[in-house]
Amino acid sequence: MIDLKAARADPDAFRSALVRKGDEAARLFDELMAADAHWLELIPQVDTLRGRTKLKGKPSEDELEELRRVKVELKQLEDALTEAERERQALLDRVPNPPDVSAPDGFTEDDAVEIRRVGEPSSFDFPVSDHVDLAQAYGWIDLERGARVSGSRFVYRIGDVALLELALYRFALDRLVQKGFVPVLPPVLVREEAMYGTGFFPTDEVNIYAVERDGLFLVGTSEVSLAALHMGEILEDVPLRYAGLSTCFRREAGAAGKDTRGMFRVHQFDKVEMFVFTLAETSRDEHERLLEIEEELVQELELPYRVVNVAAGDLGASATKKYDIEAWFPGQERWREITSTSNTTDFQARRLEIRHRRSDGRLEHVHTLNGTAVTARAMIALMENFQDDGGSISVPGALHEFGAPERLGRVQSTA
RNA sequence: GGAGGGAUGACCGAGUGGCCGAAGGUGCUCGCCUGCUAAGCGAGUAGGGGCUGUUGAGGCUCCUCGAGGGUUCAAAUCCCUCUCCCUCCGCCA
Repeated sequence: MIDLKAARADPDAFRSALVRKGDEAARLFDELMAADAHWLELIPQVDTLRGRTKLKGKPSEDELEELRRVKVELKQLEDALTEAERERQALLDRVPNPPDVSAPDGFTEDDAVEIRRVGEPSSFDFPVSDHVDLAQAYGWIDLERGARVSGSRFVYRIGDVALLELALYRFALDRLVQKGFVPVLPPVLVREEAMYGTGFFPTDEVNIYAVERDGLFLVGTSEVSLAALHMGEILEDVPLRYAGLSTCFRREAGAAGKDTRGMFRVHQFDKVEMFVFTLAETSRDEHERLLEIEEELVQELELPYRVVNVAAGDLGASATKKYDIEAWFPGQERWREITSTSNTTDFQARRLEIRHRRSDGRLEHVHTLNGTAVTARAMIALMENFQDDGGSISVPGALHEFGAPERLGRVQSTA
């Protein structure tokens, strides 16, 4: 949630920033300011009245009578205050984090600004296949059985592709640990507080699977369980850098009919995620650093890619700024997102009550950032970019030591 | 699933109706001392809201001892509900 005091001090700045996330955001902010004004009107009244109920020692008969009168009045005001607080909180829960000035204007994927391109789209002197076709001959990706067992957008990865995918995760984890990240295998079922705290509730609730019977929710990313790892805590040592590996679950509620082919967009996938707790003054640098790491990984995987700065209106509720890396997918003949890194500043930390003590003793909310290291999408990109005309796939050297076969499929005999 | 115990400040831990926002310890901050990344001595140290004020300050006040409700003039302390944690048994990867 946003810093209410800061918003009061400069509502115009907040509003004009929030407008870039959409009219709805600005409208919610206006309502929030009105609800807050109402609350501010009530609180001193309640305070004063409460003060009059404080007595030391045993009260006299006269004082008792006076107390009873005050309490009747107080009850009404307190009820009004509770209601005002409820209204304000409901709005506070929905107002998104204002975008950073460096996030470009716009509201859609197409409004993202390309920052740079590394490598050229792969060219082939034979008709290219997408990952579905490539997997077909060897049964590497079983979509039909996935659908039969779990429904559409669920897949089995089988054989060499399973090994390749695991190698990818192990590779990313290894590189991150080298860079000082602490490896974590987090829970994937979390409580409501974790979903709320990371900003997925209430805004993005439709995309979350719920296990109603137990009041638990399946994480759409380990960002949730990693952020919540320190919920309610006062951190001694920042920055803290974690590398989480987990399965992710997404309902893809708004994505009907979109990316339905293959395993590009599925309900369940695996991801190595970076998550950082840091200080306000270093979060921008930390964000650039996360992007740098993501690029290093993609470069080691030898994938052609571009980096885009996502438009303000296309950011989630908690992000102020987001970089996506889009790899070239020959099967789709376009750049598609394979990683994403966001700076959520103090938005999540405020909801999760994660703070840090300054040397002068002052407590301050930390900043949190997240970034994808690798997901199964990177594997699809590998399959499509490194195919040969016989339908086999060469695997980048970086993955060999992590158990990936050097080549998927049989090499065509040149008879 | 069954039985029992517990939830207090950054951490540990006292506290069974007003003298408690809370002993003591640890940690942390500052100072002193000490021939030195130790020990000792002294002082300070909960969070949040509102008003006022300052701009290397503070003052007044309200809320908070897991959460919510209740009893009472008065609750960390009594009652109810919920949540969570722990121990033992059962079950189980």
